[in-house]
Amino acid sequence: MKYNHVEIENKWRKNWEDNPVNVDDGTKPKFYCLDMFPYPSATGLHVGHWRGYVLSDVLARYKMLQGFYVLHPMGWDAFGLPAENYAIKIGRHPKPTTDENVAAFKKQLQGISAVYDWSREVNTTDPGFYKWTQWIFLKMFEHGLAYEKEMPLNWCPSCKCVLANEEAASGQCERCQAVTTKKMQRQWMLRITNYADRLLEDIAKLDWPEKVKKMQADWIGKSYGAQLSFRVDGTDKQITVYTTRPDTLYGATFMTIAPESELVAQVTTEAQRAKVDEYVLTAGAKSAVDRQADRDKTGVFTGSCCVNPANGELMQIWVADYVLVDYGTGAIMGVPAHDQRDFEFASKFGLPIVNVIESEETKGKTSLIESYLGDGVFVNSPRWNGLDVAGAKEAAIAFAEEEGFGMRTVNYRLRDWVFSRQRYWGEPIPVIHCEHCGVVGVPENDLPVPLPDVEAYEPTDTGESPLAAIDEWVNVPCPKCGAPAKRETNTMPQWAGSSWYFLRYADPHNDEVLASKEALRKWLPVDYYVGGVEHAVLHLLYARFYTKFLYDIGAVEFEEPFKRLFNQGMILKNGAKMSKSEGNVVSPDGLIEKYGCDSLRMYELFVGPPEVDSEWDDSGIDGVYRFLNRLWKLVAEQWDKPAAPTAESEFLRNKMIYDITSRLDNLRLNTVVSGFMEYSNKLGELTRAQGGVDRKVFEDMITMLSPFAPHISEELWQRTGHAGSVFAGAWPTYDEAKLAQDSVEIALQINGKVRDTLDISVDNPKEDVLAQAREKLAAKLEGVSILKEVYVPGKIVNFVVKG
RNA sequence: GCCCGAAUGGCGGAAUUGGCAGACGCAAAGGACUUAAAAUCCUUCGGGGGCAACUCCGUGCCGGUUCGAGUCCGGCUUCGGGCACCA
Repeated sequence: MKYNHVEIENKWRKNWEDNPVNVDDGTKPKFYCLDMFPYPSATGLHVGHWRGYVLSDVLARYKMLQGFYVLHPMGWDAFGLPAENYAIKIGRHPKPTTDENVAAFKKQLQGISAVYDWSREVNTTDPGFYKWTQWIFLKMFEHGLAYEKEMPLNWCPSCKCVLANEEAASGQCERCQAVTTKKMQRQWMLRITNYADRLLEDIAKLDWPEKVKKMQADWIGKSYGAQLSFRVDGTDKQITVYTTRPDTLYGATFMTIAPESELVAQVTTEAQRAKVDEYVLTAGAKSAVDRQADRDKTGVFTGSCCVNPANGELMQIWVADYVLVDYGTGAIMGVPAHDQRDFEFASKFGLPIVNVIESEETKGKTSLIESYLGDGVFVNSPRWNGLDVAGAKEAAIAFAEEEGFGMRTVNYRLRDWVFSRQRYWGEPIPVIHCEHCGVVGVPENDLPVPLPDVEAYEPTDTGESPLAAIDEWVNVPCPKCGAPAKRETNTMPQWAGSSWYFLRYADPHNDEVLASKEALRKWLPVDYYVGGVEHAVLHLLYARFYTKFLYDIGAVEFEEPFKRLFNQGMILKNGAKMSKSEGNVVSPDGLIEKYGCDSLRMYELFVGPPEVDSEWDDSGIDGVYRFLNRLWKLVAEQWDKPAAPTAESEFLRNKMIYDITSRLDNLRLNTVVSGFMEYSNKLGELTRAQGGVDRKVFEDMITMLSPFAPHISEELWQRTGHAGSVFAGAWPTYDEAKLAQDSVEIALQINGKVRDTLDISVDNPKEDVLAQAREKLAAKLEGVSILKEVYVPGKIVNFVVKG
């Protein structure tokens, strides 16, 4: 009767295959428990991947025992740059390498013994799937949300590819770390900014980690301010700026425009042209990294001035690269006294600095050494002198609106989404370019536009997609007029498939719609979404955007896809994230062989709080393996010595159920595992003390253990004479009345320091307890006077003494 | 620079609303069993002092509130994460 994990786990894997335990009988409520689907890399799964998958499976099985039918699917995010780069590296086509990686991942993933419904498996590279990825794009195109734009883009010279702002966030390619440059190119864009307000407002509805909600809000970056227009002196041209500080208008002493702005050419005088052109050229050549790292202000005077509408003063117009062309209007008013960047710029180029806010801090100072950003009383501002910042803001906006040179406005940091890639391994963008009709969407009936099978899939130096070279694919008749036309050769980014895949699981084989209304109504939205925090912004924001768009066109009936989100922490090895290049990858395969899936599942949770990064230590798994062995032995030895329930066994059982359940509900899964160890130790003690124990205690423990260690639980369930699966049962419940013990041990303190303990009956009156405590501490209380006696029922007695 | 989060033994961590700090494990040491090893079982395991009963110190640092602080408040330090010339 030894615990043989290999035999037991094989037996139950087979058994579950033949007799599924997660069955929809049509009466159960649904629970949609989703993992972020993986990109199937060639490296394979490591124990870090397992963490989230184990967590979601424990949750799924717990919900099953609570009477839910659980949708717990899995699929593959298989398009995209990493898959293509890997294929190029080993000199093979991405299609077969991706298929192989998927097969290997799937085999490995099955080692977890999760209750995945493989009949719903999806793969973003499957034409039956990307047909709908293309369909969504087509709908966005029809609704004006997808558009083409010639624009300077982040170009990675190493990947030979345009990157989204998000992929080149710090001026470096997210994938290869190469420094990116700017390149003008025609791109497809998605108007995610149209949804900025809704994406921001609905964050409040989400049961997500506060951190993630804040990151999304910051990314959208809504700010409140005003647009103000300044007339260019001697012309009737206007320069409009966006500012959050219209109140400082009297302190605006110069204007600055971004080098890339169209305004530059319009305001530059003949005399300054050569200088300005040179500056614009230099600034344009600077990479994002340089522009960030090199914070020394640079700029050049355009030769023109404009007029401050508040006081009629002339303001020089400068070009400077600290102004961003794609935020606000690409032009700012320079208020050196109350903006640190403007202060640095004005100081360097000798522009006037006019203080308009006086505070205790700045009062009496004749010259500033830095800008003042705080509140205070306005000065030098005839129309709103004496007001504070909030009041001055209102006054300034009212003034601007009255005089017609400005208005209240809001602004966002969120930019439209660069949606095209000049690469092979992605969904072809389903539009056709016709000389006569312009850009024409591929008719729905012709979807999917298949990704052609080609020999040469490497990216090109020209920045054109490899698809452009395939004449027989590119040249098609225009769907509208029939004239010769050309297909769009750009593909979609990897985000495209992952922005909606969770919908497809509801109805994965539907050929008519992306998922039927009935299926969506039944399953969506996702009740629990589990994945890494690295997707806190991009994937989750894109998926929310897609969902809102699909809601608007009536394809889905909910506006938020993921009700609840959980970010598991990373598993670290030697303090670093596991990666092939670091050489610190720990594979689950050998551990399953040696200790079994059950042990590994439990250790993944035991290693630390699930939301926190944890260092992996192979030797720790011995602890849970030993625990399972001890439990196995305990059941084997004690099951046949049943006893009637006693007060002790009932307390143990109810307390166990209460503890485990509340810890599980709060996702404190590391303490659930330690709880199992603790209670099985206690159960062992009680059994030996009583010479046997109520079988119900064992039964409840095995049932609660089953989501964590499903194989051994099934085996024990069967061996203790139960027909059918442990998962056919119900999660045990506790009796509140039995959680209270008759007697408790309380601590006795003197001046807050523990001096002794005392066993008391819980209903002992206060005076009685204090008397017992005084007696027990008699020796230590001798010769001192008791100033105060504190008794917290069931917890402590504290004597405050003097002397 | 701004915004979050964290800090507890040799290690991972526990302490659910302020109430016996170190649960549960790992590692280590000693012992039992064994020809031996592995496995298993038992014991010890924050630091100082003491033969001992016991006692003092101890949750990053300084201070405060409280009968009582890992937990609350104020001020720091260090580490991790996010954003970063966003006007």
